[in-house]
Parts: sequence; C-alpha cells; structure tokens
Amino acid sequence: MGPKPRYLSEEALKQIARRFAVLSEPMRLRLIHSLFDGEKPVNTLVDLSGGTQANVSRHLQHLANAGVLNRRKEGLQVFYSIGDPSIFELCELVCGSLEQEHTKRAAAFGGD
Amino acid sequence: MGPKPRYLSEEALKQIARRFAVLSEPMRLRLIHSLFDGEKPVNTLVDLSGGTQANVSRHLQHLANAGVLNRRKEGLQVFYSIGDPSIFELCELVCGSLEQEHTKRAAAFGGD
DNA sequence: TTGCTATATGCGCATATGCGCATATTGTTG
DNA sequence: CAACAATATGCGCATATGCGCATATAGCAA
Repeated sequence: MGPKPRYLSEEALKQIARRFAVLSEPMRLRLIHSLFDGEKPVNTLVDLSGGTQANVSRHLQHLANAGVLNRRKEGLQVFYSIGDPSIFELCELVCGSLEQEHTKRAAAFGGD
Repeated sequence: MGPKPRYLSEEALKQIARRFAVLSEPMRLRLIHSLFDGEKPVNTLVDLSGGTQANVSRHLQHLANAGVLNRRKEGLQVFYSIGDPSIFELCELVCGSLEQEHTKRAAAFGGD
C-alpha cells in the first residue's frame, strides 16, 4: 500500500495508458460532457452528440467497461451516468492547461 | 474568458482528446515518469526506459510538440524535462482512480 | 577534411481504432 | 404469438499509431 510507488510496473503503465486512451476520442468526450449534468438514456445522447446510434452505443459501452460511466437498465432504455468523479477534475486540469498554452501562444504572437 | 463553457466546440474536443492521446502510451508514460525527478538527456532516457534510441527519440519529440515536455539542446545532447506541471496532478488523479477501482474489485471478491 | 557521438528521420509492416451499414438482441405492448 | 422500440453487435473498410531497421543530420575533436 505504498502511497507513491517510485517505479511503475509495465502492467501499471498499461492501465494508466488505457485510462487516458479511453478519454482520447472527441466523441467519447462529448458523451461524457453531455452527462456532466446527470444521467441520460442512450437515445438522448444520440441526439445530443449527433452520432449514429450504433457508434454512440459502442462508445458508451467502452466508457462503462473502463469504469468511467455507470450503466443502469430500466425497461427498454439504458441510462448512463458519470461513474468516476475524477473525470471532472481530469477535464478541468486538461482544459486549464490548454487554456494556458493558448495564452502563451497568444502572448508570443501579440507581444506585450 | 468564460470559466466553464457549457458547450464545447468540436475543435476544443479534438484538442482535449489529443492531449489525452499523448498520455495514452505506456512508453511515453514511462518517459514522463522518468523525468519526474528532473531533466535528463535522451541517452539516459533510453537506458531507463529500455526502448530503442529511435523510438525514445520519437516519443520525446511527440511529447515536446504536445507541450508536455520541454526541450533544451546543449552541445551534442538534448535534455528533456516536464514542461506542463499539470501532468503531475493528471497522473495522480488517474493513479488514485485506478487504485480505488482495484479496491472496489478486491472488496467485491474478497469482501467479508 | 575525417572520425566519432548523440539525436533525429524515412520507410515499411503489423496492429489498433473509429466508423457506417446491416442485423441481432432485448423488452414492452397488443 | 406478432409488432414495435431501444439498444447492442458482427462485419468490412479506412485511417492512425507504434515499432524496428537503416540511414541521415548535428556537433565536437583531432
């Protein structure tokens, strides 16, 4: 139970990489973002994302398998919701970092 | 300068996805991790990672282009270092989240 | 110049991934 | 049972990505 392993095993690296990979597709990010304000059924997410039903379904399953989303079946519908709260912070961190980069580039161009 | 855009443009999603994609490869994560304690030249990173020189070089450039690493040339050597501090928090968040999942699964199996 | 070292790059291959299309599965209603 | 609705899945294709190999470039030394 070491709090911060100094050396990461190949297995650990693969898992971390996989976690990032799950978040490395625009459509999946859009789906995640669409769920920020609460659980929704697949058809709603299809409408919101503009993707095809098949594609959205696959991405949602992918995210659920990765532990990012929760899946709840209710009659004909399947409801998905954010399952890993760290997603919020992850997105905030990345967005913040990207904004900073933009600021830097703007400064590099626009001078003082 | 809106602090939290409610709707993300396709362009923004692509950028965020790309950021995550950069972090979605075990070898790149190993290189990043090897730089946690400070800047190092390529050959040292080759040794530490166990990868080939060509592959390590490419990954380092990839990371530098993405803004994750800084690149500093000094004579024959090229030194790389962490260029985006948010990387530390990103890795901590993901590791923490993965640990929690493991704990959950362990409990689901061995739970008393 | 030649020779050596550190790093980068061109090329090809193998694999992985996202997508669209059609179809299958699941669950509800009559 | 049939008919319908919501979701999932099999298949093929196009593209992307990581890797190894060889080679190219950059910089220092003699």
